[in-house]
Amino acid sequence: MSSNYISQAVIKRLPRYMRFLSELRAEGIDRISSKELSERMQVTASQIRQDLNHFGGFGQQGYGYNVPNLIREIGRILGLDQAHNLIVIGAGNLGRALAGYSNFESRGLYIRALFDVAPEQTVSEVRGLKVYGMEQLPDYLKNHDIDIAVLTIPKEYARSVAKQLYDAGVRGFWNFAHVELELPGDAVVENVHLSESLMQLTYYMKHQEDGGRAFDVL
Amino acid sequence: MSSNYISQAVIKRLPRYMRFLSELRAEGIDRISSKELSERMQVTASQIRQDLNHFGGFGQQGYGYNVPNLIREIGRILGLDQAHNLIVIGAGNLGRALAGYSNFESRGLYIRALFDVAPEQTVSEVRGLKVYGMEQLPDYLKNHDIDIAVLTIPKEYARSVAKQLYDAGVRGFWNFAHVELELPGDAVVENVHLSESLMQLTYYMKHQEDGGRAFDVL
DNA sequence: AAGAGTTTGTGAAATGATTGACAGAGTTTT
DNA sequence: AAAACTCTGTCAATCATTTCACAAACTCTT
Repeated sequence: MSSNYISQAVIKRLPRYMRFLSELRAEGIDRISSKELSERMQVTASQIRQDLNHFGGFGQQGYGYNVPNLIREIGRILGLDQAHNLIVIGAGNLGRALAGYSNFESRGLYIRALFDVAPEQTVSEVRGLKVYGMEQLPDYLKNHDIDIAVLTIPKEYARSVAKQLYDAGVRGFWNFAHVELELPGDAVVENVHLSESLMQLTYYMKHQEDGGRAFDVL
Repeated sequence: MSSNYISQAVIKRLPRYMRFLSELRAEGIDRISSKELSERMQVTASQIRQDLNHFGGFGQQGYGYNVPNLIREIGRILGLDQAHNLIVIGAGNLGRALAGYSNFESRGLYIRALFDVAPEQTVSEVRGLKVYGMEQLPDYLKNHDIDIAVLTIPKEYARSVAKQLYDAGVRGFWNFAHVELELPGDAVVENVHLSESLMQLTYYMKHQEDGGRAFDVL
């Protein structure tokens, strides 16, 4: 892999660091050592240092890490320093739940609108956001610069809608449909298969004794 | 690790096998080789064989795997052969979305009721399921045998509610609150931190060129 | 300003996961 | 029923990730 390749294992952990660091900041703590953080996060201190070091040294010997600075740096790595415009396709309960997430905006993630095949059957506004009909999508995409589409639609429609969005310039897909999207290589797709996560839970419930414990899936 | 320990990497893949195999069955295909399946799933054939072999040989040389049989076996491994009773805590959009998932029942996962601090503010029934007030939870748990609680409540309440559920005998927790639950060792917790998954997406959008492509997070 | 105490950054070692390769078991064809 | 073919199960090799260990850099105390 190229010299600046960062493994997925590391990337998965960055948002979690972000969450714990934000909590620390909220508590007014602005300095932390890898050891203290490791105790809070239930990981090894070594892993934290190794992870952060992939991006350059953000810490200082004898001192530790500066919390606000580290939040800023990880945010930059995750691409949260630039704003993202999102639309939600599918204004069912899940789509509305995601549209209602209040903490996205503080990360530069702006949900701009929702679309649904039957907008009149849903509430016409969600937290001040308009719910448009699907037929208005092409026009909307022409007039707005949308980065990311959140797909909360049945799997039957997911592929064709994704294709349509891709052709209109959308490159990021947060996909909640139970199907693999098939898009050109410059599209970035993050699949969230909720029912698969529930099955992991049932596995560990059945095999509780043989080592199961809590973990993160996302 | 003990001789029958199965790594999390393998467990994570089982539900995905389940999904593809169910699709095959729906297509009327009842026999498949690891090679064919690997092409559909975009993984190596070797990995499929290795994975399945952890649980004993379900295939046959010169033939491949029998689809319905494999579905049954993986279902058994995942604990889907026994029924699970779930309740949803938090009847907001997310809770209602999960309660509305129609394909859970075919896997033996039965959502039995929802609970909310302000049940009168939500619809009183979701897909025929009652929405109770939180004060009715202790009584409900006494009279029903609930395995799994789905937590779709604000992080401030998640820990104390989880504790309450644990004390009433619930051992499985599907946690959508942005907080780590702290429960005794025999509880099984599966965390779903949606916003962390979205941040992975923004990372790969920013670093698209250096190797990014689609993947599953759950 | 020196000494005692921290804590990072980092190479090396250990552990874990994936892929490759092929013998042997079974299937299909003729 | 033999020969040609297919495909699994599995061992070994490769590749990836995590942990260990410690010198060097900095902080804090006196």
